[in-house]
Amino acid sequence: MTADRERRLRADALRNRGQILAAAKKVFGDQGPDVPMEEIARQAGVGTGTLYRRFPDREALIRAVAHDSFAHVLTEAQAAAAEEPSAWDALVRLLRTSRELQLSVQLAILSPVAWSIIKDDPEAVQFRRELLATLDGVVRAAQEEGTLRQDVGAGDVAALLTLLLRPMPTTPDAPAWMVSERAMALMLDGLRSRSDSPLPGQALGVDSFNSPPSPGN
Amino acid sequence: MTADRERRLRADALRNRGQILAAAKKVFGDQGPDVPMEEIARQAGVGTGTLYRRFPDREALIRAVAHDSFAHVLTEAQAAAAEEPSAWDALVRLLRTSRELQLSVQLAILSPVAWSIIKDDPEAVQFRRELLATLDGVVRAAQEEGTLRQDVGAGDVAALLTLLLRPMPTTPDAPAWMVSERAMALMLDGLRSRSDSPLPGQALGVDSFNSPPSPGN
Amino acid sequence: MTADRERRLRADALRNRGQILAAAKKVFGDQGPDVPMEEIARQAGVGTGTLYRRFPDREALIRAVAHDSFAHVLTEAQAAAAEEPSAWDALVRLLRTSRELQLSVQLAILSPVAWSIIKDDPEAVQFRRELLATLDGVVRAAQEEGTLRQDVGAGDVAALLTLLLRPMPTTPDAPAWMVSERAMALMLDGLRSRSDSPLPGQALGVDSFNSPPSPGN
Amino acid sequence: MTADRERRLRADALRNRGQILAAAKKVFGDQGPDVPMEEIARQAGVGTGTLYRRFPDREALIRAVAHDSFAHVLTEAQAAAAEEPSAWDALVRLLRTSRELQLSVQLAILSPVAWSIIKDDPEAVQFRRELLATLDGVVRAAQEEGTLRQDVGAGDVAALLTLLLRPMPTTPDAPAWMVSERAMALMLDGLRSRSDSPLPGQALGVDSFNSPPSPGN
DNA sequence: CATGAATGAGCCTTCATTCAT
DNA sequence: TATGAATGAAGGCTCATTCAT
Repeated sequence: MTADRERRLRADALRNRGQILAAAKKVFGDQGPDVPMEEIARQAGVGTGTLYRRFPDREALIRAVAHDSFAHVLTEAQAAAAEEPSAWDALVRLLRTSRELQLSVQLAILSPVAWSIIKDDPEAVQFRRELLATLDGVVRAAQEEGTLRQDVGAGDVAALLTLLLRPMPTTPDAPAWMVSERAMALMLDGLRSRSDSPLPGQALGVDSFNSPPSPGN
Repeated sequence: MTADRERRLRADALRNRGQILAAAKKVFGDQGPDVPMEEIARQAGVGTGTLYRRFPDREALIRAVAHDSFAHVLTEAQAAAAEEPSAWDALVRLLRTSRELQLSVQLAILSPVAWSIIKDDPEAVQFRRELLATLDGVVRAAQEEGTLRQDVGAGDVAALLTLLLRPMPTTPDAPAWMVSERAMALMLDGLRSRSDSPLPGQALGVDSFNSPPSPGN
Repeated sequence: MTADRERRLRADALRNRGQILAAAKKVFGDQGPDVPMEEIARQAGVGTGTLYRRFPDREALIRAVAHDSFAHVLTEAQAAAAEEPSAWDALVRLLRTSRELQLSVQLAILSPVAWSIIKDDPEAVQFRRELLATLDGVVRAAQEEGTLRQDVGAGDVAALLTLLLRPMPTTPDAPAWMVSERAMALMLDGLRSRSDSPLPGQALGVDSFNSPPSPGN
Repeated sequence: MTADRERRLRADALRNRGQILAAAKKVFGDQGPDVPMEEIARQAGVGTGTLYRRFPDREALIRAVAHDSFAHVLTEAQAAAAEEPSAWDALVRLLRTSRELQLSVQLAILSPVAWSIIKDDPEAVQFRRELLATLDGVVRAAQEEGTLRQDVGAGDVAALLTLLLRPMPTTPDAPAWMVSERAMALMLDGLRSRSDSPLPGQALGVDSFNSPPSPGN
């Protein structure tokens, strides 16, 4: 009970926490990770004090948003690996999923500020490790079933995935989702095993990818 | 004498302007577009007063950096179209060029802040128009020469180009340039005309792309 | 039963009040009168709500701490006057007592903040009046018995007492108590009646001292 | 010249610095070291930005105020030692001087906050060392000339000096200066060599006093 | 004209106090 | 009633921009 108490937040506190996270995800996505904390608090419908009680400072909030998004991505990736009939289908779903998670992940990954906050976070590192492991499984399976070209590795796929996580050009004629849907299809065509133009260098494996995107380098 | 003086001053002023632009490009790239103006002034070796004499405010500076980078891209694109033996080669060079311009362009394009400043700028709009026109020429030519698949348009290529402009994961094993070199090769394989899996939707043409990347949407 | 209940609650409340006062005394002494209320509540082992139920605001708490300390001083002073064999001994004990009360009183008296809160408090004024009366009795008696020089008054003694209430330099070689013990001895030597160097001005009597120490003046 | 430039502030900047120091001295003395920085800036007639340009944070300002006050005390002490006809006169002047410096020094010494900032400051440590050396010279000389009792040391005198640096009770009848003038006279009488009541413990020498007042202990 | 000092608005964060549980 | 969550005003500090030197 005491233990519970330490962990469990009061009902309203929990609701607030959720609202804050949601607001932060949206606002970071819209305006970058430098938005005034007050803006986030307002959108969450709480006072700044509440925000700070829940997340001691901006970094903590950014970290929390990142964890949340990462967890979604990982869950989806594992579901894709488990549920799809073929490894190739799993790969497709994985890429598409990541595209759908765009908005929640993009800024946590893109901004140098956000990145420098996340990069040494143990949970984030762990997340990356697990995601790459899942990806590696799918990649090898797809290569065994003959659908994925042999000269790519989990690292290559992760790189493409990273690209798809980012914001896409929007136009009246072609909404963002269509643009990236097509870009994804092009990439998948490039990944198909019947391609006969070898890639430069070596396949990028899991290990070659364990340190993550470093903008500003 | 008066003429000399004016010329000398202009030379000074011009040198200052160049140093400031270079410093801004570097610093924006390293730390995002929110860096203190003083930091830029310091790296440029001038006082803040001088910086503000040359660029009335932060927006003006960001706009100038963007113009500068855009001009490079356009020049390169036109050179590629003119100089390469085949349209496909031009396309390859174009994509590779954009990758090389990554560092100078990325943040101006990625940050919501920077983007909201640039998006309605007439010169930037004009740049985009011209770049798309060049791209469109290369795309059509490549399709005529049979190297580029028929179901893509300049807009699709622009989307890929945009992706390649962004920062790439770096790792000890696989430096950023290798990662994006491979990603590019995959994309090119996807673009090759012998692909037989049709893309979803319609080819994205020049017009479907005239309003530019909108992060945070 | 109702009576029992009330009594039990009162007992609880009283215990809480005591814990809070003790914690406040300690924390004010350690960290000054600006410590967060929450810190005091924590050290008292209660919630902030309880603290505020007992003491409506910070001022009330400071006032309560001051009253408590003052009451101790007064009690001790009256005991000294009543119990010591000679007036001089009473004086000595009085000064020494005040030294012992140092830690609990010092900050309430020294900080401009605390002082401005206490200075117009009727109970504090009353305390001062009574203490000076006691002091005056001792001073006159000591002068009559020939041990205290004639040219001092209760006000002068009060001033010395005030000085001894304050924190003293500590060193490894000479702990605070030794330093102030010696300072006190020096002062007592100065107060002895056999001194032949007249003090400047007039003896400071009870009345000349009715408005209290004003730091920051 | 370049060296000069690094050191020398522009005329107005220097004036501002002085005004800020003066204002801080006054305001710290009046309201303690927690006054809003803005209050200090206002009294100095500058903007907060200017204050922060000159003193990077509150600590720096407190340190600067302390150094300034300390330097005055030391200068005065050395002048007293050099100029007065007898060592006893030097001692008297020293104590009186310190009383006059009360307002500027008191809070830097009394507040736990201020003290914790100053205590490890090398310049402050050095100041203390020099002041004690000066004091020690005067004490020994006075003992040799037979005016100062033998059983005291520089440490004892420093303790008295410290007491006199603190705020004194003020009353309409007896202004602060009179109260402390009389207290000082009493102390001096206690220090006179003809006293025949030995002090407890050993004389406090220079070394026993090298770590300074520690309030809240 | 270049410089860097001054300004003050704005954002981050803390904490006294109130109030729901 | 005790608790601790929520609030928002207040103060620290930074930095874009202006202006004196």
